Amino acid sequence: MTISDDIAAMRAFNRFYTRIIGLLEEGMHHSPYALSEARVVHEIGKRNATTASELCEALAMDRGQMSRLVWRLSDLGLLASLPGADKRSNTLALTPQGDTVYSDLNAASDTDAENLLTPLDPLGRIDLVTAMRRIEAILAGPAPGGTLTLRPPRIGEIGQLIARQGLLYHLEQGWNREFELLITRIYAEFDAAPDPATKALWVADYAGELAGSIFVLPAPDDERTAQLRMLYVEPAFRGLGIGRALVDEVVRFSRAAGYRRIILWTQDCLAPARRIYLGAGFELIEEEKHHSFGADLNGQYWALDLQ
Amino acid sequence: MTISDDIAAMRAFNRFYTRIIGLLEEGMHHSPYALSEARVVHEIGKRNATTASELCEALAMDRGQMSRLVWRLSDLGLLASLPGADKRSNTLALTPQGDTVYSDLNAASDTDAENLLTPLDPLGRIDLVTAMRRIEAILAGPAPGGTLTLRPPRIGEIGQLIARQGLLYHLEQGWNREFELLITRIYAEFDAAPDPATKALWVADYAGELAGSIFVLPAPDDERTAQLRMLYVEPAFRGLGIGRALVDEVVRFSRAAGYRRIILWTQDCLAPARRIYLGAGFELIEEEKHHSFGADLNGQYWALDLQ
DNA sequence: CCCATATAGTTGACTTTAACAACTAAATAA
DNA sequence: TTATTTAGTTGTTAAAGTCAACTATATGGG
Repeated sequence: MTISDDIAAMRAFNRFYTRIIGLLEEGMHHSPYALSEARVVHEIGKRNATTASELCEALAMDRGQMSRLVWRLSDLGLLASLPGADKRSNTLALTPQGDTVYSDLNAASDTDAENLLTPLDPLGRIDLVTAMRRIEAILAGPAPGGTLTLRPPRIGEIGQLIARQGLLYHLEQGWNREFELLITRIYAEFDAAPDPATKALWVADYAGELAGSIFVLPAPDDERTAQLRMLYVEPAFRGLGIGRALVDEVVRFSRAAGYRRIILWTQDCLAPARRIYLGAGFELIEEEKHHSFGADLNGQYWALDLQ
Repeated sequence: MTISDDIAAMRAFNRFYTRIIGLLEEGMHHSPYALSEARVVHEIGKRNATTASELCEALAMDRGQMSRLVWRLSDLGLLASLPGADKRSNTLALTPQGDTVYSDLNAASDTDAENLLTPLDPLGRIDLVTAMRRIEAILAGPAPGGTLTLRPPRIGEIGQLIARQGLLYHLEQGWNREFELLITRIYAEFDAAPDPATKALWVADYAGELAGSIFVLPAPDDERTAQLRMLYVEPAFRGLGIGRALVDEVVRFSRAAGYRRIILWTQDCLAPARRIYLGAGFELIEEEKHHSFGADLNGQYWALDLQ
């Protein structure tokens, strides 16, 4: 996949989706209001109260056009403009009548969207919505105010964790399929490990997107020692403290579960992870060169004593 | 996820992507041609030769408007209209000058798309393009003329197979996480199985989308017997003969690898799979009730003797 | 405090797009 | 043959979009 393939794919999608958006604006066309009027009513309704320039910004419209639209909608009785704190601008809000129109427009748009969704099977719907959210997340970047939740994995997410890390470390570190095989086995082992009270896996959910993961289980041959494994954070969600939150959660859980010590194995080429372990109080115990995943690596054992 | 959540997510994406499309039309705005003219030139260029009514259909434009656009572009020397076989219509094609304009417009659009893509990391680009193709595939349905390729898995795809089947059988059969755990182990075992000449895994690639999968490896305790496992076809790609193609490939491979017999285990609730096995000559050997994955199941052993 | 500059909104002039309807000519089906 | 469709043209009108000039207010240095 070169960048020009990506460009071609993106442009193909734009052409395709332009038509879909056309379909979804059908409902608006059947309302007694013009498309631009409907868009303005919708935007004000969504924001509750706003100003004309905010609308211009949000809808990418000309100021002059917006001015006339606001007047027309005021004449129709759909919106009221009160003088704002800033005397240059007016605060715009929908009248009760405007609220009704807003609801009607919403209902029409919902119907249009529903018409596209109903022919799909449940998996198709999930896939569609997931893909849409993914595109938004990628193009808009992670919303700064998003909520981070650490939660158990949902069905299908173990496979996703394997897929994402296999691909990620292949791209970032050049590791081959040997690594994907290894982690498939590691996740299978985790799931098969006996006592649910001494093991746990968390998925980092940032604003609804899978942003990272980690798990902990008893070390082989030593049930007083916990083993932290498979810490990873999606590139798009790095720098938000998600890795740190995951490690902290493991430490908290391990303490509560009665472990005396946490150990982990990592590679020295994974610098950001190392910084997180250091920050959480882990100490480097041992290093060992090895050849794995098609690369020459420097494996590191880290440990944290829990008092 | 109820349908109204899906509707809300879809409408949020539409609003979001409307703005992205706006950004991507920037380049066209900076050309000396109006947006509608540019779209017509682009469409003719893409199709090489066409008629006005085809353009109306493709671009969702009014016939009258199209008529005038064609005249204007002819006057500008960008396109030539030759009388077609049907004397009511003209065959429209770009002149050499029109071709130049077409290239320029394409270059401008490419630049716009590139500006959105370059800030992304490689994984983000892959994810974006994957998500876009997924949306197209879901909303447009599988292209009838798509090519089916059976190929080895790429990096990250084993995880995807686990994720997809875990989710799919949860939705279709109500199976719980026990099943996802089982298949994680099964794929790990496959990868760990020794001789690459006696085992193989195929991904069904339909028009670039992952549409299904299957694998075969030696049966435990009997190296003359092959075990067919994990046949699955994505719901969106069913009815295209993909399941049959996968099973046929396994039979072909098993014969060539010197196996005497192929066995498989399935559940009687998976009716479409059973029909494929029957069609390929498999015979039901044994049935056995069991409780697995949170459901009461009727397991079936099937076998095919290879002469 | 004043002043240069920026911002919010209005208005006029103009172009482009969009939507409808009436029309001609050729093709097609009964 | 005739009625009906289909392809395209032309006229008319409304709406949308673009540009620039203008007023009123806000803001950030000196």
